[in-house]
Amino acid sequence: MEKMTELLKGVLEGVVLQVIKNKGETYGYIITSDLIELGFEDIVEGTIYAVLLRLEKKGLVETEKRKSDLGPARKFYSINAEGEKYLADFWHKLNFLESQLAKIREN
Amino acid sequence: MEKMTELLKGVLEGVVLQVIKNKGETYGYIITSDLIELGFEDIVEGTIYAVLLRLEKKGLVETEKRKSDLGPARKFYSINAEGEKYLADFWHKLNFLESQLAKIREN
DNA sequence: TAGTAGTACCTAGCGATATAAAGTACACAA
DNA sequence: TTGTGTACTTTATATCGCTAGGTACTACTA
Repeated sequence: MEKMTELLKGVLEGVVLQVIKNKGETYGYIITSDLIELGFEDIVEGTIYAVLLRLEKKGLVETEKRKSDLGPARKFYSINAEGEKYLADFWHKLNFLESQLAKIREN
Repeated sequence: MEKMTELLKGVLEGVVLQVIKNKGETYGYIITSDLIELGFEDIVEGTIYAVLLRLEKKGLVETEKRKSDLGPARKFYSINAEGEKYLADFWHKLNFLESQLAKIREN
């Protein structure tokens, strides 16, 4: 699927946060490869790291750096209470948007 | 629904084009009020006109100015063959995105 | 006849976001 | 010591929707 980029705007934060929640704890490199595998083929590393920094700045996740034995230290992310609130709101808005879109499409 | 603005990014072009298609022929002022009525409450006139100019510049619509007897001239828009292609592609991408989002949400 | 409301369109500047492109840093094998 | 894979970060750029105006035409009203 080429050039989803505009559609991804505004969705990516919620997506990444949900992935973090699903995994319990994970880090950028894994999230990136997971999303690519999931079908978001042209997502770029830099984009995910930017999203992660944003989530952190907004206080929606907790972070912890841990050494790895096969590369540089990993920065692990987990969702917090604020993040849960954000996620619930995100899916609520998305549901609403999807229903509006369906209405318009069906005339 | 407050602050859908980020979610709307990339969606609005398709939405407006679909509305034009549904109506056969329509103009900015009507599209704006239709969308507001449809639930996109905080959509702004200026945004819609910007989208319309973009659609025109991309060659996805035909336009025609006609005088009105209760205000300034109206600029009517109708979809063309390119626009139909764009729309089909838009819905296809959106369907894909929605299914991916559903997958992620359900773990 | 001046003022106001309703209709209708357009634009400049701003902030948020995703991408492109590059760099940094570490471990290990050839 | 060079390359490969892992892992994170940053800078610059384009797009998009919003803010906040402005212009212009018609009809009604004070």
